[in-house]
Amino acid sequence: MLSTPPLTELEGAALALIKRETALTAYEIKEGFRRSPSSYWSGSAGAVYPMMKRLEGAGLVVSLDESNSRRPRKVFRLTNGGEAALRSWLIDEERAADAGYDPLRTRLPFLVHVERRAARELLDSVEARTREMPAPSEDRHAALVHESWRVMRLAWIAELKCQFG
Amino acid sequence: MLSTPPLTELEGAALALIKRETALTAYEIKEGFRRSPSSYWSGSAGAVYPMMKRLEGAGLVVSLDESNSRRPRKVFRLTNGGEAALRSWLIDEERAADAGYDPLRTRLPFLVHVERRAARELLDSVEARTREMPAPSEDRHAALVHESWRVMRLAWIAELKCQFG
DNA sequence: CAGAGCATGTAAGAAGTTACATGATTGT
DNA sequence: ACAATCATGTAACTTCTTACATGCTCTG
Repeated sequence: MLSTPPLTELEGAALALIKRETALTAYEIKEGFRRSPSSYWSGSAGAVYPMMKRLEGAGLVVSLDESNSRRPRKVFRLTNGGEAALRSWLIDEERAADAGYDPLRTRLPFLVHVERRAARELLDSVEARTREMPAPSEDRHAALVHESWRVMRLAWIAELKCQFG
Repeated sequence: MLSTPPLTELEGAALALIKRETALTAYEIKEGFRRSPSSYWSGSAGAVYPMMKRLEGAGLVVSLDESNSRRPRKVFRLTNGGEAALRSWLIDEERAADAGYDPLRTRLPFLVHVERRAARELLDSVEARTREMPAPSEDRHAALVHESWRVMRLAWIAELKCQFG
């Protein structure tokens, strides 16, 4: 059997959004990404529309035309193959354990190269911005995850401030 | 004055590596990325060599030929402009406060769609892999940051396991 | 009736990935 | 002698970004 390449993070996340809502338009998926507090999920049309075309071509989603009168509306649903691909993506241990990409963590080892005051100001600003970061509103699970993440993040920043203070 | 576009994360990190070691070859920079515990820093030649060419074209680094006998060796150093660009990148508050990209955090809100047992197994695996993750060896600061990050990460995972248990 | 949001997409260009090509040096 | 590592890059391809183009619908 032909093994399809594993889903990218963007593809997996798109399928997950569809799974949660049963059916979504490309626009709604795009907005879902755009609302995320991470700039990694930029939610650009030029990424999402071609991706949905790819996923449909791979047979992981099907589109249904729900246009009413003059307003276009094309919704995507998961196929059985899409459900299976989503599951594999969700429980992929190697991917889930990856340290990912963290702009603060990236900068920290190099902050010794700026004055102590500038480093402290950066940490203060990051702390304030993290506190102000809006939680996702559409989903209870997402909101809970975001809150527990924020709490851990703030504790880490507090510890870093001691080390750099 | 002409405002150059802000550095990408890869460019900023490359300049930071050079700053730490004073002078590095493209190969050494590439290996620095490849050794990182995050797959985000893939360290592919096809990304690093053209990037160094770009940075040299922008006047942020200069290259010096240190080839001995038959072995080629081209080292890069920061220019004054490179030092300034690095500093701006390091203390960029908006970038540093970004939530970045975290494969575990991305998946968590959707784990309700798999059986409880599979979700628990995923968290166990992520915990074990995080524990085994090797700390960066080349730099004391990087090792310290990595250790404090790991501690926070493991505490978060423990909390998540309670929520999902 | 104007502006924001919904909804579809495409085009040009930038940047990254994998894979290849070449050759010297070092360790076993 | 052989493999791993040092060291330089390039070529084809994929994917994402920014910006554009189009038009409907709702709210003030």
